[in-house]
Amino acid sequence: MVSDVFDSLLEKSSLFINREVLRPTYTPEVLPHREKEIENLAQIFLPALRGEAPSNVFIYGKTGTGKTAVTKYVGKQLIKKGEERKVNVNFIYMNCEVVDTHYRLLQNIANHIIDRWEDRIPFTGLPTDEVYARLTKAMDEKGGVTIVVLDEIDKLKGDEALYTLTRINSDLSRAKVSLVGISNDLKFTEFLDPRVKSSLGEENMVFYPYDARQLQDILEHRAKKAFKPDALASSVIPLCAALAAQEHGDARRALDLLRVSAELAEREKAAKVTEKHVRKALHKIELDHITEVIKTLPLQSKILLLAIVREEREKKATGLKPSMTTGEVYERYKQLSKKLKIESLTQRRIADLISELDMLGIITARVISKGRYGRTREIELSTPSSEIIRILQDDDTVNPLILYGGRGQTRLI
DNA sequence: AATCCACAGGAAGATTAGGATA
DNA sequence: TATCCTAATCTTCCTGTGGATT
Repeated sequence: MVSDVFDSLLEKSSLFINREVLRPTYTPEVLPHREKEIENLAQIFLPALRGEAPSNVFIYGKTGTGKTAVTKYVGKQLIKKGEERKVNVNFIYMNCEVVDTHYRLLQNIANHIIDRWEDRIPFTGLPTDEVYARLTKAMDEKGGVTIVVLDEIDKLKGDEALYTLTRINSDLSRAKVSLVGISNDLKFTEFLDPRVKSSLGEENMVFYPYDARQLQDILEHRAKKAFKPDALASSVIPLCAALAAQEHGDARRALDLLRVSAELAEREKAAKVTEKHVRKALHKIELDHITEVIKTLPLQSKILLLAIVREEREKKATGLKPSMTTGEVYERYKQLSKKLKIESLTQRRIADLISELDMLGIITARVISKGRYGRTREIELSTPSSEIIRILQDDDTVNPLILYGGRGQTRLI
């Protein structure tokens, strides 16, 4: 019986009551240690309920300090109140890491406003000012106050987009737009067009990182909803809080850590989540992140990565330091792409891809000077090569570079 | 002190892909 | 269909440079 498999799994008493509470997408109804910020922001949004445009706001703070949660929370309440009082209030949340160009920003806002599917704006093809024209038209048809939240606003390319948005009110007759900029880069506004800067910074808010004590409160709060009583060993929450506090007081990290710890414990059929599970979870989260990144790498970067792996293995075999230069990697890369019969990129381009891999944390590449023998980057893997191979084995295009020798022989690189 | 390697990394333009419009 | 957009990717050409060697 197939269903038996699930029956036994379902029967087994779970540690969780509701694990959704621990996910980053969940907006809690109580945000401990952020009461002041909530009130502050609500105060700023208040005019929207009278049909007036609130001031633009700029919010700073590191990741996981509750910027997004607070904004979304207040936004939710605002919409609720707006419905109660029959005031036309719109609240649009957008993450600029995903929507990072002038065009796409306008396109996305417009598509939030536009209801009819056939009027939606395509992701490419139109001139940007045409998108802008359609957006203003749609907004005026709808009317009311629209609050646009631009999360991770520093990821936006070029400040033209922001300039357009800060000016949009002068092109609208019936509708009004207010902006909320969220950034974790404190220096972000320094490089901004002064006009945008003054317009966007009508109000400023700063979110400071949580300390270990506050993180503990947050975790305890959520744990009450997420877990059955006594599911956690008493040291688990303090440990999660302490580990996350080390990493700049990031609440999201703390919650992830707690959730994954519990999931591991559950899989082990442990009666309680213990410190051991937390340690394991810490490792797993890191690995999962890297796995995901490597899997979704573009083809050329995968080949490049394998070139680095291969070079490293060779160096190790000869008893040398496992670090290499751009030139060496490039030669290896050309060799591999030739084997795959794939056009190889120029060294300039590869240099950029190396920087990307560095930023993703898969390798470390720092500029060094070898004096007479030139200036280059010293490249090293920061992920075990065995992991990289394991991940890329599943990639049909590049796995001929890993498995060769044929006849099911699995010789690795 | 001067030289010069092996690149770093900026600028600008070309190419490709996807889509709109007449 | 031809012609026009834009974004993303990649190439070409370029100037700049830290420090071991001369």
